[in-house]
Amino acid sequence: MTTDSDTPWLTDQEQRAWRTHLDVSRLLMHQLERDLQPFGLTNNDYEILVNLSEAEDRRLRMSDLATSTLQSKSRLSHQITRMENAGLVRRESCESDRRGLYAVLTDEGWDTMRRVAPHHVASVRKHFIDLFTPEDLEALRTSLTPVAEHLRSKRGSL
Amino acid sequence: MTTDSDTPWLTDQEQRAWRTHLDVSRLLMHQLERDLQPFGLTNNDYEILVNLSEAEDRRLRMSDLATSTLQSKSRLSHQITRMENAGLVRRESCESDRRGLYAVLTDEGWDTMRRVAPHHVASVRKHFIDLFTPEDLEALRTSLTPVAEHLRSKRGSL
DNA sequence: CATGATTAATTCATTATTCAACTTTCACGG
DNA sequence: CCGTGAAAGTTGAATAATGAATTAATCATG
Repeated sequence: MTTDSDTPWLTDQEQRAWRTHLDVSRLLMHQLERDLQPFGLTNNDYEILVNLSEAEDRRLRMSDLATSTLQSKSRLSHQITRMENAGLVRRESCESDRRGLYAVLTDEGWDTMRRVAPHHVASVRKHFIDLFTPEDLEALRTSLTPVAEHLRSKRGSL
Repeated sequence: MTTDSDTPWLTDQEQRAWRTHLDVSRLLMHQLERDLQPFGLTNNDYEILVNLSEAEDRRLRMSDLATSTLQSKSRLSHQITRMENAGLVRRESCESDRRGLYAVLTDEGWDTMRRVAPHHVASVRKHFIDLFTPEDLEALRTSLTPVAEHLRSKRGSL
């Protein structure tokens, strides 16, 4: 690590920006979770459903799903087990690589997705998207993109 | 809830902004957690330390601490128990309201804070602050502030 | 000044996450 | 081919988070 003497403290502006970002992240996740609760889904459940429903044949390899949802393999494995028990997803083995498994969206999972998605979108709009002007949203995306890239490049095995 | 027919789907721009925000939140928290790990602290630990070290007499009521860290009372209670076992914090009873308790920073907690803070600040700079121009950071803060307010106003008891 | 409602905080049970250890399969250099 | 190392995934134990129920003190008011 660097020695501390050459690290400037955060200015007031910086502190406020940082705190605000933190607060928004956390409050937003909480709110989305609340809004999903009536449908018996968590944010994590929902994200899995999104990824699978957008995928070819509504199926993805466990590894790929772990990567795209930014979860550890272990966590994903448990998560899929729970969703399997809930009937939303099933595991199917992979012919081309016998180590591998697919997570596949069941019909019930697909139906759930179609039913819940509009409400979730409404929630995202209400608590995030619609609170920006289109220009601000675009500016947000533009300035956040390099941060995402930076972080993706640094992330280890999770 | 609103019926679904009147909720417009997210545009491409919106989707990208939204996904980017999500990714940054998660990746960032992960990275900060990693950077804190060598010092034996979690993000949660650190935030408690910050709040206490900035407070009058380095102490706060459990409720206030829960509010300012956006955690449930239950979760905070567990968190403080762990930190108490780690010697960073202690509980002290409150004279003016005998239901109440203070969480108080111990000397060890204070020392830990002084030792770790520069590294954490460096980490926040490296992975977030310094990746924006000052103008972008200010724009970020400005556009995120109403979102934070909106969400704070809606949050229930956690 | 009694009592019903509220607030502060914890506890207990359930569920989720983490981390390391493990199994199976694949890839490929000798 | 054979063996060694890496990759895909799971498992299990330990730790953390959640939510409902609980205890205890305070507040408000008739």
